[in-house]
Amino acid sequence: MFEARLAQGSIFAKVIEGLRELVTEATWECSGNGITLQAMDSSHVALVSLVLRSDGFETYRCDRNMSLGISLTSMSKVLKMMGKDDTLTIRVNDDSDAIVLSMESQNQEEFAEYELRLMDLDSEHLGIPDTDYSCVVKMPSTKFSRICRDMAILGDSVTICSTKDGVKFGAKGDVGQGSIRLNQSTNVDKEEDAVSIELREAVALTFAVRYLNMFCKAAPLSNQVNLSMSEDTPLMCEFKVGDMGHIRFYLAPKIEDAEN
Amino acid sequence: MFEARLAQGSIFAKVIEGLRELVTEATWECSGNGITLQAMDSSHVALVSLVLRSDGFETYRCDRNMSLGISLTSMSKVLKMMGKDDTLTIRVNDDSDAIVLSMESQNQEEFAEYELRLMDLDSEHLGIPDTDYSCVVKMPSTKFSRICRDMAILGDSVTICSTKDGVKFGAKGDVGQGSIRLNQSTNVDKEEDAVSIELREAVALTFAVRYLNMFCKAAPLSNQVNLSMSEDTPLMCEFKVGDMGHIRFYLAPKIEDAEN
DNA sequence: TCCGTCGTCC
DNA sequence: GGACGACGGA
Repeated sequence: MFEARLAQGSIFAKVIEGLRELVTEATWECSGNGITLQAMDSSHVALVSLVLRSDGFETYRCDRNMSLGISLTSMSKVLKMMGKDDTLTIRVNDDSDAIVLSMESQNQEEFAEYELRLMDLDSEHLGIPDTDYSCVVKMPSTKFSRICRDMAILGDSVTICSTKDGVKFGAKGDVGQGSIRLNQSTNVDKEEDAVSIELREAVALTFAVRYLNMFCKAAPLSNQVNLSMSEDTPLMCEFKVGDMGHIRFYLAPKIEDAEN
Repeated sequence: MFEARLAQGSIFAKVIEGLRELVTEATWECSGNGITLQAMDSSHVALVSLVLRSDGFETYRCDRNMSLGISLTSMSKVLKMMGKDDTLTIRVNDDSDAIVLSMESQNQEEFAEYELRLMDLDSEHLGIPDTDYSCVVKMPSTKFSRICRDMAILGDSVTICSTKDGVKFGAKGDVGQGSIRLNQSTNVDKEEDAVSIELREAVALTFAVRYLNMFCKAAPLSNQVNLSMSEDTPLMCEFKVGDMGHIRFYLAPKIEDAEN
């Protein structure tokens, strides 16, 4: 039997919202340590890795390891029915082919329970090498979302150039070209507004902005996003999930064209 | 001549919004007692009955009984032009084939008048038996709306089970199955948030959720909805219209399939 | 509150 | 297959 209870069910809903555009169905790996998920998007371009540690749940019980094939599309629909401050319990009974999501309103007067059929998915476990990145940019996730949205208006690709003083996002296309530069924050009024750069080596990498915009669906999970980069290595775009884990998105850089 | 004046014209607009999806045109019966309307939806599945008593109007005059065939679609369009706090006057002159809607702004500085052609409709007067229901559930109309919308995501039908302690709405379909249970309120902080159940006999009835969602278009009329049910009897779903009348929707339960 | 997408009806 | 209306998201 598997049962995990989260007082703030909305966190889980945000996780699903953060994943579902990139990955419509995926296999969840449940063990005593927590829940993990790894998947590539349907065109096998981007990769996502989710970790939710068991100690982040209010209660957590996992008698044996389980692989659960789940439609994130359906799960998202069910989670939309959750009240704003509901407590969420996720349960899989032994020998059941369904996952049960229970939601309790804070005043205990409302109780909803939804059952989703589990799916048989070919689960590709993906080895993600631990990389020592040349550069890690930390910035407000809302700012990153806005920049990616804006760059998408200009073109399909965004080039991220990072030096020790700042980071520049640039795009060009039919409408024109443009770039936005953020300097590393000096006075950190609010931690969450800070832009900080850890840099061993300057980088300049180009990415398909469409995928970055999908990654940004996870932005409501965290005030800050971490962008870790090295030349010729996939970008890692990380959002923390409270203090219980993270979502990490990976995207290989485009090979630079002659004209860039 | 017929003339009825309503200081709060928005109430009348809400009545029309509450009806127009189910019934696009209908015959209004005007008499000295007030206005009534009865109609079935186009597929003859659901029935609606409207009562607006004459004493609920600011002024009311009806020299002789009249049957007015009206396009609710057109009337809705006209009422959308009404200002938020306008006073509405409905008038039918003798020997006229039109109904005139006059709207005055509160400051008397704006005055609009629209004329709608009356229609010749075969008016079926429907006998609605007075039923002594086994169970009456009273709940916030917003909550009922949300539940019906959610249940529609899961499937075409919703099963309502009511016992003396609470009421449960359930649905099943492709995405999965689910249910939501409301307990009878114990401490009534706000009257309008209360869930209360008068029960002589427990009921479990299944309805086409599509129609319930149409009924919910009338929810803005009232904070509370009354669901009156008996086995093998049409549901009555009632919204009060201020203290001047009500809209009552009727819907026959589905015959239970073997699998339920 | 307005715009875009999806579903239903003609 | 096209048009209209409803619903959900930005």
